[in-house]
Amino acid sequence: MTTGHELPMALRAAYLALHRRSEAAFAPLGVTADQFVLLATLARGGHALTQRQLARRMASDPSTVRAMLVLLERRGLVGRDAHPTDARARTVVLTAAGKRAFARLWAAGEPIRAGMLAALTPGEADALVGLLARVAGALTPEADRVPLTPSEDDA
Amino acid sequence: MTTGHELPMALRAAYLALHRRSEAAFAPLGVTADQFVLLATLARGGHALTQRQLARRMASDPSTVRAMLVLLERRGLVGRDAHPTDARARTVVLTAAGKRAFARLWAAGEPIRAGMLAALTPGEADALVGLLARVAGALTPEADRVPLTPSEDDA
DNA sequence: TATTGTTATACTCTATAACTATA
DNA sequence: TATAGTTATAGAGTATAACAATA
Repeated sequence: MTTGHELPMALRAAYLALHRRSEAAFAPLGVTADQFVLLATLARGGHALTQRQLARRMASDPSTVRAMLVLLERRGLVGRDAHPTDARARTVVLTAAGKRAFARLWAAGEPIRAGMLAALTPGEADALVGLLARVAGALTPEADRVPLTPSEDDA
Repeated sequence: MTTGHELPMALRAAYLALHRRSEAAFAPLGVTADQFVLLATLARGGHALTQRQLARRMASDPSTVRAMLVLLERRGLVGRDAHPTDARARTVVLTAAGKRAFARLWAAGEPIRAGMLAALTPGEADALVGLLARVAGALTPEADRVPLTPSEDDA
């Protein structure tokens, strides 16, 4: 009876629910769910990232990322500096205001993360992350895959 | 070490991969991934649905669904008729052309569904659907939950 | 009064293609 | 030649609020 349609639909339903809750949680702070992901990627990147690296890690498009960066830069949350060795590239960093905003956003998102985990045992949460990664891998063309080790960023 | 961030990010990555592959698969047929979901909801609904019922089942907004319906109606894939008993409502149905288009779309999506299932054992696929449903339930406000039994559609 | 759907409106994300500058 | 980023452009989904018609 399972035609294979259930899995994509369940995935879609879960993601959309997450996305909507996130939009609602971050809206009072003037940030969208996708902008939060960008800021989080930057915050956890450690060092400054180029726009291309950022796009890869977010599984997004350089042109899309640029549009988002323009909005975030206008609000003073990110800055774009010249790359130290590559004059073509620009490095993206969180500003001081961006770091403060991200701290508030992280707190605002805590109930969502907690709510998701509360619906699962720790073992189930791990299993779910693993299964999702397998599915994502099966759906992602080799070339677009996000490297697990930062050293492969430029591939 | 798990702050709870991994799960939302894994969910996002898997959904985005699915969405992109779907867009690419359906684009030659002139339909977006979300439009496919609308058509699939209609195709599996059996009887005609009102726009509100459709929006609920797609976990979407009536206003959003209307915008999509306008596009699909212009292409002749769906029709909107007067509701038999409620003069306010309109029932949405697949036209003959819509049914033919959906058959082609379903075939075009087959490799995607198969690819997802191939990455999992049957037991894992079932488990994944179940876990996703639990997570979606935890993230969805009671009022917005999609009824499992069609009889509750008007709640 | 509440509900179905429409309209107007606005914003974000998405992505392609052509372009400049640099590697 | 290939790559990083910009620009122009377009489309799609999202959602809110005000509104008309009907229940």
